[in-house]
Amino acid sequence: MGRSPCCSKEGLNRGAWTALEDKILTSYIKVHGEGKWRNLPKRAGLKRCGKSCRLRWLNYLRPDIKRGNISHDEEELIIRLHKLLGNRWSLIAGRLPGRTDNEIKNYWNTTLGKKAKAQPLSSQSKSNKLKKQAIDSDTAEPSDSTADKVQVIRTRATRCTKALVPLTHSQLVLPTDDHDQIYNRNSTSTDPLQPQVVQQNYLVDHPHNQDSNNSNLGYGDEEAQENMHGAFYSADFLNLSCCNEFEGSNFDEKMESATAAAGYINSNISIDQDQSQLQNLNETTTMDCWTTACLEDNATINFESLAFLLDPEEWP
DNA sequence: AATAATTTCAACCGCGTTATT
DNA sequence: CAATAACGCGGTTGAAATTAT
Repeated sequence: MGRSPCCSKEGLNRGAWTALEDKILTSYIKVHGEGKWRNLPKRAGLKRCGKSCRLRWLNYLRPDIKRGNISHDEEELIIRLHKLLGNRWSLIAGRLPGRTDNEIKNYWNTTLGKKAKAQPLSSQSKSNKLKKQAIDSDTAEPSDSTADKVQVIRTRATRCTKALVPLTHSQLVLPTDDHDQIYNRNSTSTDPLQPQVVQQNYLVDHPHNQDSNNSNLGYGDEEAQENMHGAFYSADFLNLSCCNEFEGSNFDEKMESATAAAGYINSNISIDQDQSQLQNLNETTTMDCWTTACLEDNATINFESLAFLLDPEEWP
């Protein structure tokens, strides 16, 4: 009853790939495209299992791949992302064009992990250190005083095959004191609580471009509100970004930074999970839905804890 | 120069999740 | 609904390269 092996191991090559194998694989994929890995070796005439072919292509043969010479900026970014995400190498790699999860993982294990441990806060600006101190005091765990205690946000790695259109700005109601209403002024859906599921290439207006006077934040601090707006919108936004539809979109720098920062929160969550959460919701707010869907177990989201990532200076 | 120890990184492996039948 | 296929992820391994003795 167990899971069947991905391919028969008998008579297959293992270990390092030869130049000829690389050539065969590359030309096959150039003609037929990626995917169908299980059948690929047979069709291409390779004595490798599909998994091995996939790995070779993704980590080595893809034309857009950068290899070696990881820049200082990239290092900084990896360290920050690792603080935020932990060992979610594919998510981290997703923000470093041309880098693979395997390369980043290796680089971390051999180089950056040690560096990060040795100089945990060395590169942070004073203001961000202050922000971070405030954050740490808010989210402090009763642990040792090392810099490793920054809360890691873990999402579920799932395949994204369709996108849930985020509510537009005027449809959003951030948490209110009584948690009693969700309005949806511009909705085309008959039921304001029903998510609108569309195909991947469906474009929606980004809330950034819309009027911003309708939110009802329960937060006094203006900066926190602003950061939260950015983070929240961007978190929605990145749901689509994870489907590769928004890469390279033309937003201003700050918004991109916010997008990048907040996107990590849920860039890889299952849209269907969201959908079911939304369908089941009763008196919870939209925000509750997103955060519930985004986080596992007992983790709680604190958008302000991402504020330091919203500073454009902090992102290359 | 020889050998041991350490580092690097490509590749493998097992497992979780979604898609398909 | 269950079983299976397919995909993708993160942890681990081990050969090759490099450095230390």
